[in-house]
Amino acid sequence: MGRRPCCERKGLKKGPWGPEEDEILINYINKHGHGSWRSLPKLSGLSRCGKSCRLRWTNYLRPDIKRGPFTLDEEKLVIQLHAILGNRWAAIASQLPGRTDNEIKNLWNTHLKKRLLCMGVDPLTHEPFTSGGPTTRPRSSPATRHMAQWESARLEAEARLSKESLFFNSPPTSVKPDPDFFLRLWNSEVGESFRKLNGEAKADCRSPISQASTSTKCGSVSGVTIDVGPIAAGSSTPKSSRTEDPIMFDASFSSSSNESEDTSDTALQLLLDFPINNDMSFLDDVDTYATPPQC
DNA sequence: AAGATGCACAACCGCATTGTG
DNA sequence: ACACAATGCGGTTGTGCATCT
Repeated sequence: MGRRPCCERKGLKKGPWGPEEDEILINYINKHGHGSWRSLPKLSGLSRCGKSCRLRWTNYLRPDIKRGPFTLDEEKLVIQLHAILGNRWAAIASQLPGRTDNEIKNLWNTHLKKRLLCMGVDPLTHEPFTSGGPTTRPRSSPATRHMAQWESARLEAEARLSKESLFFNSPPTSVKPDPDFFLRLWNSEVGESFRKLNGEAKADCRSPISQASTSTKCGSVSGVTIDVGPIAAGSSTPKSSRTEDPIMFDASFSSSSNESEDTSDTALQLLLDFPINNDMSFLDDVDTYATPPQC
């Protein structure tokens, strides 16, 4: 199908939103709900395209958005989830209540990616660089090794699922490894235990970035509680109901999912194998790792 | 003081996916 | 089954501010 413009371009405003526009949008949505984004601008009197309105609302104006710097815990979670999910920002964001995919994407591109690079970790694969990699400073902490293990296991799981779905009953066209396998695992009881371990091990320090930008000392802000409870309970409200729902843990997964059993062993092993002290110390101790010139 | 540079983040663009008639 | 509309998503760009030279 051919490409369409998202909206009629004539006379539509672009660029940063002004406070008056924000107010109009908020008032309208509070009153009527957003309904059809495409018709919202006309109905509300805004000279914006619907897409722009949607973006402004979902990334900035929504009342449940948590503003302010990311906590250390959130950053850790983003890194861990990125190791599992890759650049699926929306899926990652669904695990961080109050954070938007855009925000997480920015965090990754401006901070976390660089930090991993500084550590000698490939931000794409989460594997330590080899001698021929972008840096000549391979550093294999338990955390990075574990990230690599996650990735390997994920690939292995995908491959196996693919094979198994072929083996069972699926026609070739429907063979599609479940990319959310690890996310479901993450949200499973096993994952919850894992997260608890993380939670116990954590200190309520803000991230080095946050500290740098706000001059706030460690401990000034208590650690955020990553509430993933509703996910397992099946009562989450993902911002997209149309895409795959990675955060809904399928109850059949832990007990009766044949096709997941083997891979879940591997994954379980990985979850349990994750350093108890949650060795992502590079996040806490950024000075230690920020020494290379390129950092 | 002024220009250069870097950084953070909001916003846009275009493709992908899903819904609907 | 198909075409089209609507929306979601990820990559990229633009802009404003802070810091450096």
